[in-house]
Amino acid sequence: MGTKERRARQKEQLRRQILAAARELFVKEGYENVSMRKIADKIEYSPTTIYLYFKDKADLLDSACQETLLDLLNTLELLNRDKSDPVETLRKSGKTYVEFGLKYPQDYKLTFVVRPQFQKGLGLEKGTVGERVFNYLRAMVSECIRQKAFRQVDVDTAGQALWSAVHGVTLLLIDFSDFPWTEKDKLVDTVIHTMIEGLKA
Amino acid sequence: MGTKERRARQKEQLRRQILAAARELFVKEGYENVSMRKIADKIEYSPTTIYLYFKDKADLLDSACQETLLDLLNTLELLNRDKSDPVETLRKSGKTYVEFGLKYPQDYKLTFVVRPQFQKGLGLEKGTVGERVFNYLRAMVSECIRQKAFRQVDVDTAGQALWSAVHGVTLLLIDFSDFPWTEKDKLVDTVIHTMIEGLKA
DNA sequence: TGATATAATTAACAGTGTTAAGTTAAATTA
DNA sequence: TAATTTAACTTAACACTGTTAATTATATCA
Repeated sequence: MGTKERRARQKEQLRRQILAAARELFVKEGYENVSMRKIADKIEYSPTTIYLYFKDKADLLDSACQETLLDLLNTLELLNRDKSDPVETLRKSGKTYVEFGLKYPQDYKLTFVVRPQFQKGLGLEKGTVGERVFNYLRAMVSECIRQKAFRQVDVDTAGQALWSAVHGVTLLLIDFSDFPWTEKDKLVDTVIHTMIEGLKA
Repeated sequence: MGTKERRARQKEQLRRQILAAARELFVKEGYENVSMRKIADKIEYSPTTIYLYFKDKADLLDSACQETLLDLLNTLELLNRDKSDPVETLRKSGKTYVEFGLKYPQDYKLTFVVRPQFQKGLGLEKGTVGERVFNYLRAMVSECIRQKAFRQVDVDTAGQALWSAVHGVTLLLIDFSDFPWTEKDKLVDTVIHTMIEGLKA
């Protein structure tokens, strides 16, 4: 009597199908320029069907961003195995963070720029993936201080400052891709290196 | 026979009135949540009248943003009078930059996030206000190096790195306004201070 | 088969930016 | 002053938007 399970599976499959179509369109055309009707066209369902699987358009965006964040978190956590040199791990993490953003620029902007604009209050509260990413960063900073590699600074403040810097350089490189930057890698390395040196002093 | 001049003056006055109303609404309610009809209501004209003075809604926001960018530039250049302590001037400029972004978040995001996405190549090219802001930053960094307050770093790279940092913290504070930041001023000061210290070392 | 629950659709609402056509008021000319 | 031209503004409409309520189709169970 697995009919119930089968139906649940089919429901789940359609949900993923909708989400995949939405993400693809969001990334390609931008959140504002994608209508529910366009998504519906793509999956060959009526627009209102989407509402049986997602609360509204923002919820759709939210779900797509959650996926992106999980990807980022997995990528980052692969680096954190070795705790012997926390400063070097922090540097590598920063580099990885930026490169993730540059590899999936549209996804990055959706998650860290577009979503907070449309879904105030979501993304970093307790239990979310965003919070886990931030906790990961804070743990690293904490380890740097514990090992006296950094001076005695407030962990939260330092973590948020570091995040600001990598977030900033990521967005500038994405948004002003044709600006005559000194050189992409040099700029990214300088941002990370300068922040780390500043926390040592 | 100054009737032509008077009419031109009246036209200019209405243009400013529209722009003022639009800016006020954009800042208060957010660009997406302001309709042409709302702006028209505010100035007690029909919605279509706006199109006699501005190409479209984006042009309206664009004009508003240009104004505020000029404001920023003026504010910044007032700080640059005293060249005796370039590091302190740089710190103050960074602070002013961030506070400007937080005061006009919609304008800031349009200029530095939204516009480059839809109009590649605009915003920082020759002659724009954006370029002048960036040149201002580079001149300060140059002065810091010349006076041996900073170590011998590439001026462009250092300037762009500094910009990244202030840009990042500005956007994070705008976009995640309800995130439990350690404390707004402390965070901003830490970002700027850390970058400056990192450039000294 | 017929009843029931679930899935998907149609029609509609109130809103959006924007355009073309029409109207009113003012300035210019005869 | 009266007719005509010109500028300023409005009305009506189009093709969209996100979203809801009511309705139809479909699949499962007795």
